[in-house]
Amino acid sequence: MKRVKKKLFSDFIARKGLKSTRQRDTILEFFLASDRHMSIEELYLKVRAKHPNIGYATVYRTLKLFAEAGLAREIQFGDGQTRYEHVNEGEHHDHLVCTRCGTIVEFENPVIEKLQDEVAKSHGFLIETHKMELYGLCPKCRK
Amino acid sequence: MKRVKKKLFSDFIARKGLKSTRQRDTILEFFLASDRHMSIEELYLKVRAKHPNIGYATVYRTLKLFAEAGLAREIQFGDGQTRYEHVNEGEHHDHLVCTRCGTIVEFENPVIEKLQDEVAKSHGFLIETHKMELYGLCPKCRK
DNA sequence: GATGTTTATGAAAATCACTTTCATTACCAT
DNA sequence: ATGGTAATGAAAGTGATTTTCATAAACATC
Ligand SMILES: [Mn+2]
Ligand SMILES: [Mn+2]
Ligand SMILES: [Zn+2]
Ligand SMILES: [Zn+2]
Repeated sequence: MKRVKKKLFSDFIARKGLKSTRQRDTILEFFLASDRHMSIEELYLKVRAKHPNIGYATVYRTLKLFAEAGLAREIQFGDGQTRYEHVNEGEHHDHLVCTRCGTIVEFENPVIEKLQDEVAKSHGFLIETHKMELYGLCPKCRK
Repeated sequence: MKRVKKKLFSDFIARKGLKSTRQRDTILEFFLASDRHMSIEELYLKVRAKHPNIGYATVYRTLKLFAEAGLAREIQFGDGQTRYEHVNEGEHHDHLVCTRCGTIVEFENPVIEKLQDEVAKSHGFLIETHKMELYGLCPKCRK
């Protein structure tokens, strides 16, 4: 899986005429090894712990590249920080977010997706993307 | 309807031991008269046109109060501005957002809502709120 | 109606999370 | 090895809030 992502990125780099750099490789390594839904700051801190010379701006720019290359996606849970999650070929999911501890659970529901398309169609919209997040207490925090 | 909202707010003011002020009344008036989904800046500009002495900070703080009082809700469509929409007793809706012209259409879909509850339950979550937005081109922008 | 206490207001400063700038490095095709 | 680009990091800039603080306005109580 990591191999696939790395290939995806190096192909992207080549296709765009960009350069392969130590920093980009390092950041990709950390991104792939990380939990999902990392904020720029969080990833930057993890990277910096091992590579104090890599700057915030580079992490920021590299995450944008990952998104452009199709291996990451920007998400916004309303806490004021942009997060990046992993994208897997042909996969789509939405989120359950715990309002107490921040736990994020992913889910897929084809029936809902289909209904969303119908809603859009009934209003004459041509849907490009959508966002669905359910906020509440996770099993642990309910107790 | 406006009467109900004003009552709701004055009750809130009283209950919280806050003060009734000219500014709050004015801002509420403009909020109730406005289209839905206004950003702070937009409402501030409308208010300022007639009341040049009311400051941005007051509009900002007053909108927060409206939300706390239950007559407005903060929404975030990813354009970098916080917006406030009207809340009507016992009503819930989600949004279709045109990515080209910004048009916002509201819709309700009980079937989706029910499925969302089921998803949450199957993951042991106790849902408090949710967010569902469908982004794409509105009928006009499709042409 | 005047007064005292408390909350609200407005202008300006401070935050926050990016986003861009720019001098300096690092890539990489000769 | 070298020259031409692209990338990097530190710092400055942005834009949308969010907070601070001196002053003003409410609203109970004289
Ligand atoms: Mn989905
Ligand atoms: Mn709405
Ligand atoms: Zn939790
Ligand atoms: Zn449109």
